[in-house]
Amino acid sequence: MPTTQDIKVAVDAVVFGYTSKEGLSVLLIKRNIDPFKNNWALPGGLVGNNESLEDAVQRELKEETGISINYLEQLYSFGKPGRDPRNRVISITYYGLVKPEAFEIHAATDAAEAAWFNIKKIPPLAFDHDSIIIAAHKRLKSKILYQPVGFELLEEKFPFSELEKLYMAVLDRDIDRRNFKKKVIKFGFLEETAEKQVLEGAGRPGNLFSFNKDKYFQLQKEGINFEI
Amino acid sequence: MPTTQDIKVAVDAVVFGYTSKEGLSVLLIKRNIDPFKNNWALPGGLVGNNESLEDAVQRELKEETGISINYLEQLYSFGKPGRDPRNRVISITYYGLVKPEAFEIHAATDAAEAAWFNIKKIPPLAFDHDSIIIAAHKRLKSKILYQPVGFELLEEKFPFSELEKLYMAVLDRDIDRRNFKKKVIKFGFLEETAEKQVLEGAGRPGNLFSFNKDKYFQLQKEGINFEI
DNA sequence: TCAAAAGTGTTCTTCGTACACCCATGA
DNA sequence: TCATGGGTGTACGAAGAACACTTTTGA
Repeated sequence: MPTTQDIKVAVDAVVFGYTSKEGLSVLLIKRNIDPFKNNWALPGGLVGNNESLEDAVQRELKEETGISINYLEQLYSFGKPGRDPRNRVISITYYGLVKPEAFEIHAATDAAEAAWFNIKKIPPLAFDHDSIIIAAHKRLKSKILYQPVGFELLEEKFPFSELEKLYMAVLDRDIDRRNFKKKVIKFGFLEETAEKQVLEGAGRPGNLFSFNKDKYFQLQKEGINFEI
Repeated sequence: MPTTQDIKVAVDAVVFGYTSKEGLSVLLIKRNIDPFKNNWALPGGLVGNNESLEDAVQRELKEETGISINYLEQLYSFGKPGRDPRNRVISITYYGLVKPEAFEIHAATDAAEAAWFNIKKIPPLAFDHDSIIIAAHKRLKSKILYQPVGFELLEEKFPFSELEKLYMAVLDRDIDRRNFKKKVIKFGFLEETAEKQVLEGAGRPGNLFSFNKDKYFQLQKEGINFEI
């Protein structure tokens, strides 16, 4: 190269959460510094000189939103010149999944505010962050069909209908209840507990399920075919 | 961050080529500078300040090996501290596919030498480049099952058996000739030409096929299910 | 007793898989 | 005429898709 390289490296994270009430949601922060001050954006920031990319994501998430996540996967690296109006910044993006407990968030030091937004109601975002969310959603949609990642989004014990609704929310289409259950049960990573759902409202309470982690991680490695 | 960021950004490319004689092969260069001087490595190098990542890949490939490619896709970004023994370097890796014509390569200015290596006979490589090749091969294996990328690796017109052999080489397993053909034909992106294969050796010459680019690109977008 | 949600089984169709014989060509 | 590789069809089984009635609970 003729001149010295002057490029910054950042990480950004698309964190998905799910509850049947809120639907599939994404964690955003409101920026309190320029550029795009007061715009909503993905949590993220520059990578430290001796920090791995994953560590940088976890650190930024902690600083900006107070949460930590147990499922994190690299998505894509965005590097077009001009995507940051001031410097050349390459963003290595990740997507993460959190359980409903983590819906409790606290705006922390680096961000004026942090909040969850339903995937269908994302506000205008800073930089090219809207296209990053689209890419992450697309990845999640395809991933959920061949790996049982959906369970990273549910509580330890859940009624079967929660899993159905999650799949319908992620895939954004209807699924036949009976065929879905048959298919999922056949994989064998679900265990039926003796407990029953505690209702809010009418209807027959469903049995609660949890998952067999050994089988689950094995299938996560092997890949499943989950063409619902 | 407390200190100024000091991280370099590089791109590296895993370029796959295929002929039935050579099998599935990867393009490598022999480094003529330290670190890892005289080791084989993936073509690649630092990204220019005003250059897109894809442009940087194409430029490095041109400089180091003399080839240009028409299929290029981002693979993964490797950023662990210490993967380059001297500086912190983050490598954004790509994989590319070239047609057999491009097997003609010329070692160019930046590299002492460039050569194709069969995927099963890769020499010891500089940096973490062997794991990058493994990741690229894995990606190609899965990609070829749901998108018709295989055709980027064949000539314009080819006998059907070339496609079979390509799939067998990429997936590293046997495929039933008859079932494979039935399935591929059903997708409708293949056109049978009036021409016949010119033989080297005995055997009945096969009809040559080409592909219908409209159908092909449509399926490439939609994705296919190609579980052979 | 009604409304809401959960539990379950059968039939039909589609797709995948296994498999073997004949044909065209060069040596 | 033999060896090599190309061309094709059928039968079986597995898996997916469509689909409706009964049960449990709260109001």
